[in-house]
Amino acid sequence: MVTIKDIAKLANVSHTTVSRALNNSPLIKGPTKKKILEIASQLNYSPNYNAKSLVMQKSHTIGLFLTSISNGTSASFLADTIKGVNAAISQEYNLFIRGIDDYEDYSSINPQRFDGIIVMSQSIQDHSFIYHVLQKKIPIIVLNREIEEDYIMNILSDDKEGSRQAVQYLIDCGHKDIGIIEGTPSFKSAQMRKEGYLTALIDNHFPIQQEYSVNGNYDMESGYKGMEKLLLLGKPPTAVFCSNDDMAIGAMNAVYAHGLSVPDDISIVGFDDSGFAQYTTPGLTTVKRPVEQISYLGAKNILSLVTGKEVTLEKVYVNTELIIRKSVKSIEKRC
Amino acid sequence: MVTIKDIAKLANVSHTTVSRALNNSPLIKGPTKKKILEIASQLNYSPNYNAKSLVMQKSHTIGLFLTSISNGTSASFLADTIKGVNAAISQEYNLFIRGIDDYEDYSSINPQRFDGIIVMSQSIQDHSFIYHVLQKKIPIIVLNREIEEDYIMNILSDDKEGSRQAVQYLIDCGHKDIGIIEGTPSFKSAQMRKEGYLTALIDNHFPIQQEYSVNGNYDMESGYKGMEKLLLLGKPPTAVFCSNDDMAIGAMNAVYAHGLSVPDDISIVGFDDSGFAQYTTPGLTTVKRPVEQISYLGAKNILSLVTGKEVTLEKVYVNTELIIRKSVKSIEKRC
DNA sequence: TGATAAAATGTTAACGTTAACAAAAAATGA
DNA sequence: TCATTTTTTGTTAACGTTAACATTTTATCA
Repeated sequence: MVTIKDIAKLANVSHTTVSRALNNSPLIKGPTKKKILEIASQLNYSPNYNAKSLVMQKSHTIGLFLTSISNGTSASFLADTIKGVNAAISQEYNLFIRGIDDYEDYSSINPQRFDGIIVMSQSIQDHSFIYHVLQKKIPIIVLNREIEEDYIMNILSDDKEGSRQAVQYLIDCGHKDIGIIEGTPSFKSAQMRKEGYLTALIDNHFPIQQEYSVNGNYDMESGYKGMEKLLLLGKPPTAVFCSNDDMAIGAMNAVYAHGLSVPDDISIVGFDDSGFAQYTTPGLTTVKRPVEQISYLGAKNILSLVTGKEVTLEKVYVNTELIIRKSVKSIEKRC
Repeated sequence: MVTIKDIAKLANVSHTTVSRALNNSPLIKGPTKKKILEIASQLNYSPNYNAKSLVMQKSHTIGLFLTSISNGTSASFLADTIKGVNAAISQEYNLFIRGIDDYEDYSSINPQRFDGIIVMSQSIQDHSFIYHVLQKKIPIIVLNREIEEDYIMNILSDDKEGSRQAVQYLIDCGHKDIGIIEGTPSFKSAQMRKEGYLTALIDNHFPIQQEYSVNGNYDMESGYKGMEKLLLLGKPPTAVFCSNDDMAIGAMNAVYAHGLSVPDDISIVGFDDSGFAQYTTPGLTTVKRPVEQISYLGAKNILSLVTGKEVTLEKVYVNTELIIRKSVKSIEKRC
């Protein structure tokens, strides 16, 4: 491999001068710089980032950590996250992706290895990880899940408001008996969406019926089972808010399996607007959550943090959007 | 940060001895080693991989490159790939993920930065990248797409055989007019699946009708449009083989939009068995492609290659599996 | 023109680790 | 017991880069 010393020899300068030219330092003469750059490109020089990192005490690596890669994270969520981050991270940074649950201890998470860390957090259990990162003084940004600490940058969608809007929409459509299939209990998002659901009911002075809330864990099967439970009720709800699209699809299938129809017998709304929501039959009305945008913003911001640019924002809520398709029946004309 | 020299001082030995203890070299006395290890863990020592990499000329990084992260790669494919690789890569390696199309030039892809590279290849255009890696003498393994060079390790699913089986199944069900919606033309997988389709027809001495082949690019919308084109034909096919599940879902929706039914009017099979294939209505009959398994195998093998273990295999075909659900109607009783 | 300031380049050390070689300590054997 | 071998430890250099400081060259101005 060609090093700056090789270039130095050919250019008849010291290796420091080469270093300066390559990093376009201001204290170098134009012609010298030009000559060095030319030789470098001729030799196809590429810097050794290990050496650079060693001396500069920087890793040139951004870590993207998800709660889990393999458990409970939907494909579209993972893909959107990576797409968003990938688009924002410039080529001179390594992008390192792992699940927090891949680690038994966090000893290898330190400033030497990571210039900055993005946590796409889906569970309150991530807290010990976040705390560790904080303690090691690695710049961090937490996405997707609200955290109390106001000195940590935090970007998330307003899930509570999003689900409130969705349930309000059901109410506007004339529904009075509205069920919910909840997400993985330990995930903050599941709690927020439940709160939005409750808020809408309370706002409209609707009674809260315990048996209309059933558990789920964000996967399709739990949606199927949740809906079955609701259908077996003496008086099933006429509309069900599912805490994500995957469960909504499972729920739709449960409805069909019971010989009923969506939306004629049961109306359904989902949450996420994952890629296939528009291709279900009928098209799924859902709350669009801007995962990719959140990830993109997060990556941009961690880069600013890492490069020492002043970043002011501390908590950013990205708006959700209600996407109306065909899975909700209008009982009254209002919606 | 604590270094081996700090440990050395406390243990009253030289830093080399510490290095040896930490890397459990055989030429160190038991008690000495034990003492050093104790101090190290007490101080919460964690090695500086930049220094290590610099002196050992190793990067401790495995690169996972996909044809593209943002264009034409489905969410489930991306997610499965990452899951498989992530599960196999041990904690002491960095996992670096990027799209080949994120690079304008490959100068930063060199042995200093990558101990080994996994290419999850979806397009023949990846060849220049593969060639570059080869030229730099970085251990490489190519997944998912067949390559001619027999000295490159290559793991892939037998798409041609998989699609042949799928189409044969349609034929067994009594279908005679069978259409295909093709995948992105430049992707080898699209070609192989087309070949499987043709092989099945030829095996059964069916005529090949040009107008039954329509283009697509693996996304849902192209599946929708492709099906529309087929439906507008004077005599539409009774069954359509879609080159992936996403397009199959688009196609199903096109059928519904025309007031027809799946599978009563048109039978559909997909390819991939992506997560939601079982939750479409009706459930999608499809060819299961073991993306996660391929990725896992690939990662295991690149690790063996990198650590110098002898690896014999050169080309591995992983079997696909026909998953029969409800999207195909049996015209005859044979299936 | 020559002293002085400014700009450009060079020298040397440092980052934290491993490796080659050197030295010391321990074990062996006559 | 002491020479010899073997085992264990230490010393020094190296990896490729940047940074602090030193030196040389160039520009400025009286």
